[in-house]
Amino acid sequence: MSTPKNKGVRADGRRNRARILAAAEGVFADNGPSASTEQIAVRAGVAIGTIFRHFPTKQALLQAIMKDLLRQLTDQADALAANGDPATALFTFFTQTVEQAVRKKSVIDLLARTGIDLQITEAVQLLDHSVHTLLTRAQDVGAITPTTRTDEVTTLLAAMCQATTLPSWNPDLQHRTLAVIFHGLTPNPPNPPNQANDKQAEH
Amino acid sequence: MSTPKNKGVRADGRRNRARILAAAEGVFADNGPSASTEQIAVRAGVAIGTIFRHFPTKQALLQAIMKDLLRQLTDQADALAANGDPATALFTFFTQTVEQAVRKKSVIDLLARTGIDLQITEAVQLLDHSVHTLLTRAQDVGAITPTTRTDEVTTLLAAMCQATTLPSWNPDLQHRTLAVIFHGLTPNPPNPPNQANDKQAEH
Amino acid sequence: MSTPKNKGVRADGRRNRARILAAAEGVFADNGPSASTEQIAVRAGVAIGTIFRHFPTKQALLQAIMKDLLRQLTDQADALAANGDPATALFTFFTQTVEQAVRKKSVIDLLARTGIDLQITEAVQLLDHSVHTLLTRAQDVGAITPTTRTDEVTTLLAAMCQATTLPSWNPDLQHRTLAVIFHGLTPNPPNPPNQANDKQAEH
Amino acid sequence: MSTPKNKGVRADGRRNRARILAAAEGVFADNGPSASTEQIAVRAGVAIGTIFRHFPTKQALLQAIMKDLLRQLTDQADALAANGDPATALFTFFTQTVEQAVRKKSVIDLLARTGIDLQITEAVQLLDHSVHTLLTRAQDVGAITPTTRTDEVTTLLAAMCQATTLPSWNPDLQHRTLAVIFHGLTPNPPNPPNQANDKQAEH
DNA sequence: TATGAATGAGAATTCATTCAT
DNA sequence: AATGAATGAATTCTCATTCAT
Repeated sequence: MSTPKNKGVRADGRRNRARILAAAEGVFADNGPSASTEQIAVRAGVAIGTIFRHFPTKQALLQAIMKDLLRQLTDQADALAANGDPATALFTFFTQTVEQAVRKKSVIDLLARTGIDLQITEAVQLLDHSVHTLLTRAQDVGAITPTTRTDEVTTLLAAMCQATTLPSWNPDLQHRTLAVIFHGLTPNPPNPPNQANDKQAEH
Repeated sequence: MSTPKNKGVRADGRRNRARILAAAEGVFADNGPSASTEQIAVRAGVAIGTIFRHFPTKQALLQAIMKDLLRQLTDQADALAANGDPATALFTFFTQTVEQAVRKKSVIDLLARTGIDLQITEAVQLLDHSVHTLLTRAQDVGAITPTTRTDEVTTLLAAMCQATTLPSWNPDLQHRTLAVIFHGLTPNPPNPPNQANDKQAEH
Repeated sequence: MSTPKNKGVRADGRRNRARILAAAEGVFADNGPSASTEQIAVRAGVAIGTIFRHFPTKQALLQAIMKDLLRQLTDQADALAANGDPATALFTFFTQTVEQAVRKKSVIDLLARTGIDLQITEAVQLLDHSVHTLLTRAQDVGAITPTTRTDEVTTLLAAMCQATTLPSWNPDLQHRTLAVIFHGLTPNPPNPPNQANDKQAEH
Repeated sequence: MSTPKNKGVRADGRRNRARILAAAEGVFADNGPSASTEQIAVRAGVAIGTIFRHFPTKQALLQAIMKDLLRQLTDQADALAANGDPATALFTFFTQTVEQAVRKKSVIDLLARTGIDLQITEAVQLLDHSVHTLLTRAQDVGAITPTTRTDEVTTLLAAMCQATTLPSWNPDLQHRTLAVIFHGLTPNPPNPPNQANDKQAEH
């Protein structure tokens, strides 16, 4: 009765936590990572104290957002690993993620800049693991150069997500730059032309 | 009177301007883009008022740094266009620039995040133009896919510069990711397919 | 209904009140008088709301602690008045109290700093009364200068309790400073002159 | 010309520093050590930023005040050591200091509570040294018990300064409690009895 | 022109207190 | 009665910018 371990009243607590996270994501996306906590409070429709009750530090809030985001990406990667065509799943994931980055701009932007030392190692590792799976499968079917390593993929992914914030960024440019990267990941004599040639050569 | 193009007492005036720019670059590189103007003043060995005399706004200072940086890059690109091997000059420029980004981290970092709306269109266009030259020449000798457009190259370049700030970044990773990109820019049957073609040609 | 003097469901109500008081004393002792109510709640194992139910204001909580403390001291004084040697009881009480102050530091500390205007006049008067008894008895047996008044004693006592918080405070220093005070309270030719007289008498 | 080492403009700077210190002393005396920096700014007639320019931390401000105060006391002690009657100088200093404490209340109050870890060791040692001189001289002329040590004196002094903040404090009480302490510091059979005894003993 | 002190709006964070559950 | 989430005023501190010297 006096030990504070009940889980009843937390219904609204958890609801607010979510609202705050959503608001924060939005505000950071709009105004960059230096947006004030006050703005977030306003957008979330709560008092500023409420934010600090849930996330005792701005850091903590940032961390939470990043973890959330990473988890989402991980889920998507896993879904593609489970259902998608191994040959294209990684590229789909890549495209999908960049697409979302456009919407979350500086949030994803933060993702990269762990210079602010958000401790999210675990969440990053989980994502890495899922990407690794996608990569391996693609390599198994010959869709991606076998020597490619996971960190190359995630780095290129992060890079393109950040590029999303460039003023010149647009869907067409996105399509063309991703094409370059995808080509860069594809084995040298891709397939079609060579096969034809090879067949002929075999005779 | 305040534009640095007229003559007069500005012997040390211009010297100060340069010192401030250098100091600012250094401070931003060391302490991130949120470094205070005061710190810059200290590093430059001038009073804070002097900084604001030269750059009426922090924005203006940022702009100046970026223009400076872009001009340097442009110069390097031009040098390579003049002296380098057309087939490799663009890749050399690419590598070179990323290499520098590693050292200037948060400066380059700012470059991308033009969310701070630095009006540097002109300097960017000059760089674009120089890159365009490098690209065209490489395409002329068949070193780069002919359909590649300049904005793809600059975007990929900016992306990789930003990736430089990732905590996992290291020379090896840099080498491998750039290799992917370079491969992505290279025409499909780079060499080996030629053998097949040659065989056919032999008939 | 809210005064803790009626009967009813307050079995655990009163228990909580005590727990809170104890916790508060401890927290203040450990973290200084600026400790937050939240900390007290944690240490007491109750929710913060419960604290405010029992003590509608932080002031009220402080008051309660002080009254508690004063009552304890009063009890001890009374015990010494009942059982102790009149000649030494006051000094014993003095020493005892200072000793406790060392342990309760910032609590006693608050005691003095009634700048926070705790209205505890009554409890203070009760203590004064008990001290007065001790003093009178000591004076009756010639152990303390007859002109000494109660407020001198309590003031010196309070002063020494506060001194307890000095960084240089230690048992040896405590012993020596109290010795000075005790000497100060002792009638002028306490013994030595007598010895001289005695010696003469012996001849 | 560009090195910031001139000392010209600092006229107003130093003036403000003094104003701030004075204001802070006053505000703390009135409102206790938890008074806000803003209040101090108002009383000093400067913007709050100015305070933080001079004292980068509230701690620093507190420290400065304490050092100032300690220096004043040290000066007074030294003056008395130079000019005063050795037999009474220490008591005069004691009284004088307590007298001032009445006016500076919680400032002196802070003095004691170095719990807030103001690093003022040096200033404290200087004062200790001066008090030591006063004490030694008094002991040399037999005005104070020879076994008394300096730390006893300074501790009793600090204790009485703090007692100054008690609500019951008043000039009469001050006089009487100090009398107790002075008596406590005085050799047992002050003088007259000893002479008699000594003479007899000489025989 | 350079200096550096002053300004003051804004940011993060804390905490006593209230109130819905 | 107890719980603990929400509130929001207050506080410390920062920093771009202004201005007297």
